Amino acid sequence: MLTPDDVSAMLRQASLRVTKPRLAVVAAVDKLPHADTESVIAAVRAELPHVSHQAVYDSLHTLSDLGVLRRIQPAGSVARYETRVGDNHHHLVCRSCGAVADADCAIGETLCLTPSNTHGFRIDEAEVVYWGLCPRCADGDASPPP
Amino acid sequence: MLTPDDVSAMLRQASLRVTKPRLAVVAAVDKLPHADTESVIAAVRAELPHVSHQAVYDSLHTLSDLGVLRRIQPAGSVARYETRVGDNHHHLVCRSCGAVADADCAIGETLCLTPSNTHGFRIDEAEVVYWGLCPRCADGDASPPP
DNA sequence: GCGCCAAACTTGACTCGTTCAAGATAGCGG
DNA sequence: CCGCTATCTTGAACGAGTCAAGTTTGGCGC
Repeated sequence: MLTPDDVSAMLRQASLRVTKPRLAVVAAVDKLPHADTESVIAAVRAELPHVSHQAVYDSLHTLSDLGVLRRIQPAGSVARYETRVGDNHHHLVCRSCGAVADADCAIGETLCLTPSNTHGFRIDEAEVVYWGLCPRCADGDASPPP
Repeated sequence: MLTPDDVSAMLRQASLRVTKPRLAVVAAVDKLPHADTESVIAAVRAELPHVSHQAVYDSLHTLSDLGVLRRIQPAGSVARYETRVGDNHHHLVCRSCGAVADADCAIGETLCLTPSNTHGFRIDEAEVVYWGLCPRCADGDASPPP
């Protein structure tokens, strides 16, 4: 759970300005985990009707770089954002409707970060995506995304 | 290693036609692992100068669906393709230049497929992306992609 | 071999998430 | 409270990928 004060402190510490659009973006993502940019824009405009899409895009980038938000983008999906950061959790993605759910790491953080052959890469993160069908799509097998 | 005969047999078995563009696309991806669509188009046109981009897009889709090719798409990257399929290997991706390398699974296929909480999802694949810096970008730290 | 016909291809326009650019606005240090 | 500049608004542009209409061609039956 992120309070506006937490976010303000992090922004200030990085010499970034504390603006209404930025706080509203964090609040929106916190309320709608895994939301895409369009949903974030809509949620932000519920509070601040005149915010431009560009301000939201910019805020999402800035906050992701800062580490306040995490950006995920499964193949074939638009960018999605969440406030759960730094806890090594992964994602379940539905092949049919694109729904995303959280999954805690089955193994250990260290093991996850150790492939058998690194080819000289300096690895800093292991991202896992579990592909499958969400409960709804697995049941009534024909639910194409609207 | 995939021969044109192997591919032809797979296509025929699926009641799909064996066409020059399709064979050329497989050959191109086999020669250029992790190539993006643009590179595949260029490689195919070295053999068949008049192939349209649409034919390549369509062939890549068809062959991926068939299981001849595998499509990967790390966040922030365009689609890339490879002929190594069905061997549960994963990928190292460079944050700086976007280079992709293969990494064999550190653990076991089964373990990889078992998150601690599935939220009711019916999982069929676990995809792992190791993010970091490739040897070149880790050395001379300033190599922005051109 | 010959001809049929649907799958596959060519051509060219189009979508839409995201980025770029120029000028207006508003945090925040002094 | 003032001024500087990061940030925001506005609006155009970009590009990977898709859609659609019409033409070509692989593979089957004869």
